[in-house]
Amino acid sequence: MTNSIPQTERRRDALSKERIVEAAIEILDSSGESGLTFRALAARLATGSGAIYWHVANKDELLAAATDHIVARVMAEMAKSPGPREAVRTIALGVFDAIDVHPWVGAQMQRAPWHTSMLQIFDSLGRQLEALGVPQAAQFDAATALLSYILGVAGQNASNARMHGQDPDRAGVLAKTAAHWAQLDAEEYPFVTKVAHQMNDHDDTAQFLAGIDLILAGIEALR
Amino acid sequence: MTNSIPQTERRRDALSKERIVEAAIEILDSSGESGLTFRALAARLATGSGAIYWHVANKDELLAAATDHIVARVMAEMAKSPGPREAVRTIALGVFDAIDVHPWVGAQMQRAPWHTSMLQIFDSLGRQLEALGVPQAAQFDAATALLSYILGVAGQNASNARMHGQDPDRAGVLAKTAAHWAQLDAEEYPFVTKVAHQMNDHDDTAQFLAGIDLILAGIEALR
DNA sequence: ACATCAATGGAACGTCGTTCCAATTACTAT
DNA sequence: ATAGTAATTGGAACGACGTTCCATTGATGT
Repeated sequence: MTNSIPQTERRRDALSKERIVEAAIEILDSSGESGLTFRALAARLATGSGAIYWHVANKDELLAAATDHIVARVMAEMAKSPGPREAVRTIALGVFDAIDVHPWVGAQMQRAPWHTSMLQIFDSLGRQLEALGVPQAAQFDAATALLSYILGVAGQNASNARMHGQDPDRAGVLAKTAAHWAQLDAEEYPFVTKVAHQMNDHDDTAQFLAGIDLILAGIEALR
Repeated sequence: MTNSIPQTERRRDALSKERIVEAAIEILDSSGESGLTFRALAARLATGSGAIYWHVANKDELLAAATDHIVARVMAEMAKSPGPREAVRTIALGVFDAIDVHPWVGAQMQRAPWHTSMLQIFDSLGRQLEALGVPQAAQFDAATALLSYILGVAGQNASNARMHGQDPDRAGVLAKTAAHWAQLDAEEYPFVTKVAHQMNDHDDTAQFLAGIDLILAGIEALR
């Protein structure tokens, strides 16, 4: 009943949770969330779905493991930053970039916000707040605000990817959205129509960091 | 082929998109997102799934319509607030409360972030930024940051509801989470273990508003 | 009265996550 | 070595889902 790895390998290409997770990530990256099915996974691994279930409890655990895999890599590559403010930006940017490459991670983060990989990010963010001079009582709220914002952007990226597949024409989609906004009734949507043009020449990453900076500015005002 | 409402009703309890959406909301509120199936909906409306599809294109449209229904009510009930700062808090709180009552709305907001109902919220937020004295160039980023934060919290509430059903013991869940955090390795999670106790006696709404205030403070620093 | 067509309800299809189980392969004790 | 036990495999089968299909109903306009 134990799930330990045997001393000698059963076959050269023996199944293992690691191999399954890697195959799952490949499918998720190439075919999106809807492409990951146990049938597709079994086909890629040249096995049956029953064999996969011996190593993985269910699809939720598989998605969680895949997310852990990506997040762990991101957090490991995180170089030490000079100051706490830069560190927060680096962490946030690392997560953002990872979600940019693997949009399904954003959806999964939303689905299990307090899972291990999220706790690591949460803790990393929180550690910097002390260094930033944030009062003890406010650190929890500040860290939660940062994480919620990151999760919000993550979810939006995921849903963008879900709708538009793998980016045939990112600028085109933006232009179409901007055009749609501009056509709206200016009485009903005065703000949206006004900022529609900004949707065209906007940089996702810069906009994300602008939000982080906004929250950081608010946090620093607490000091 | 047209979907217009006939002059005379076919039956007293004739189907209509409105009646279908209302039934869907009842199911979503009582049984959660996973409870809403076309079979359950057909049973509640005493009809077949084919009849429903004559009024509604697919499940996505049904969920979008249900979300619109809730959001429209929230935005309509929004009383005029004295100042722009209070107005932003009121809008955010209105959305938060709605998601608290209908957690599935949070998940749907994430799924279709640029749908009509989201645009309404986005526009309402943006309108207040002008009054707050935010520079034109920064209004787009500021409004997006607020919306992303709200969507982030919305998604988390939705996933909490998905995991813990309809609140048998909210305080108990919080206490269990706090206990779990406290037990983590303090070397690996210094921040989480430190703030674990704050998870116990924390108020969701207050924490949400604290995040809004943080972003508002950052926005006001732009002035 | 009849023809037309919006509207209905339920059977049927294909796909999914998951479970089940007979068959196979590796390990252990003798 | 060899038998016996346990780990591991692969694929069939199950139930539920979203969706499509279609024969039937009933109101409307002529």
